[in-house]
Amino acid sequence: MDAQPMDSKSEQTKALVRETAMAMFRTKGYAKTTMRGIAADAGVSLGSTYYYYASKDELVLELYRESVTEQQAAATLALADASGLADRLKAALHAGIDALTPYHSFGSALIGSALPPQSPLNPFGEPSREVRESAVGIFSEVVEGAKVPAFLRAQLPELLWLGYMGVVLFWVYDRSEGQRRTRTLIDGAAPLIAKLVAFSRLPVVKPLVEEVLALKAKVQS
Amino acid sequence: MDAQPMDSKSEQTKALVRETAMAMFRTKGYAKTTMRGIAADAGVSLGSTYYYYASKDELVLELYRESVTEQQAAATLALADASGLADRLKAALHAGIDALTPYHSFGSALIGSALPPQSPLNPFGEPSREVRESAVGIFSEVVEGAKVPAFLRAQLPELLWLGYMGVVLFWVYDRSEGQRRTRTLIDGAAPLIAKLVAFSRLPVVKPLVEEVLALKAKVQS
DNA sequence: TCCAAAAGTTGAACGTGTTCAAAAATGGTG
DNA sequence: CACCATTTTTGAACACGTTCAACTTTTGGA
Repeated sequence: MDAQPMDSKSEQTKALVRETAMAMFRTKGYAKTTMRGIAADAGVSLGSTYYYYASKDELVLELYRESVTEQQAAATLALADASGLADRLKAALHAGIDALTPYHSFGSALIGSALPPQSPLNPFGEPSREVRESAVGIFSEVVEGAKVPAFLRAQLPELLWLGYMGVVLFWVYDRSEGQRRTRTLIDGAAPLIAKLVAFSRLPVVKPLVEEVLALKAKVQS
Repeated sequence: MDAQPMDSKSEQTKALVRETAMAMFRTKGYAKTTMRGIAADAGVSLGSTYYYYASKDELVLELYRESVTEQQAAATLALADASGLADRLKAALHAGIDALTPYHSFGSALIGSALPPQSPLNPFGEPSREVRESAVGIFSEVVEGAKVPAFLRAQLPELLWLGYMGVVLFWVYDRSEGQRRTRTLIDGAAPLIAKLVAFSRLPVVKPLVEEVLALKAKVQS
């Protein structure tokens, strides 16, 4: 009689496993969260957790999804009152890192699972395409509100996302308190990139940028 | 009565384990090479392999070392008859990827072990400092034989090495036949970087490059 | 030559992620 | 209700990397 589609029993169990795992990941980190631990905490058998999630990594992918959603929300919010490419880029990058911060302790372990090409977590792979496209979408928002030469406009969001991936990699390695160095990097790199974009119309720079775009297209095929 | 310093028995065993492991890594890949397999093939017990190598990763580090040595040799050779920054850079990068090629099949799995910050394989970490410094040395060679503005000269090798790490990351993901796309990237990026270096004296570009250098210094501390 | 300390060797044992055949619960059909 | 196919659940079992206490061999000085 519910208007809402009632979760089937099995969907409830799946959600229970997922939430238990998320909580455990957040409190104990990646390595100390074991499949047996998740099963025990969720009150189901080890086999059942594997019935719903084929691997530990697939559970981490859920965490990844959640974090990207948070990143998007935070970035959209921050973009509302930021104008100019430098500031907008800075806002988006800081928002992204903000959303990631709770996971820094086990981001280290995570990256081992996230980077192998065939991993479902691999940011460049097929399984995470949807998530990746939303992430690129954030940088489309960044670009939309800023002055960007036309010949660069279409490609820029993807390039910025790639740069963001670099920032995330840096962040994972960043052992300074509160990841201060990553913040420094963002604050320094954002205006630099903005300047580069602004200069990209100038006669000396434009051919260079065009070559970069051509190379990007060529390398992708 | 040997003039050569005779290997002690234990050094021989260590070498035996190492060579067995290297062969096994090369033929079966990372994942299918097990510590038990190495021990069996080498004719020693499982415990003994752990007496000489504290972990599987430490054995992979040996492979890493070997490959860097090969890279250096190949690069030095290739640099002998290459002049101009673009060509020299191209030569060094291709030589590096050449040396890496036999490992592409399990480079994928490798990266999972290599990137976590605390891993001995992490290219930015302390355990691999020596190896890293030789690698940066290759790019010092590249720079020495080319015309580079003075204000950039000291920092450039490290920046190029960083770029090379990016190329390696790209190569790991590169699923095209014979990693064609990586070769395309090298051929396209090398002249671009050379141009950028050449232009770095010009009034518009110089402040940008100087800012990049300043940011690099700031971020590293 | 002897013996204690050091170096080297061993295989059982632990905890892990993952697999799987079998058992149990569920849902629809006659 | 009775029957059967499908979905869900279970825990034992596997292979793995790693640890460790016990054992054996080598070393070097008295």
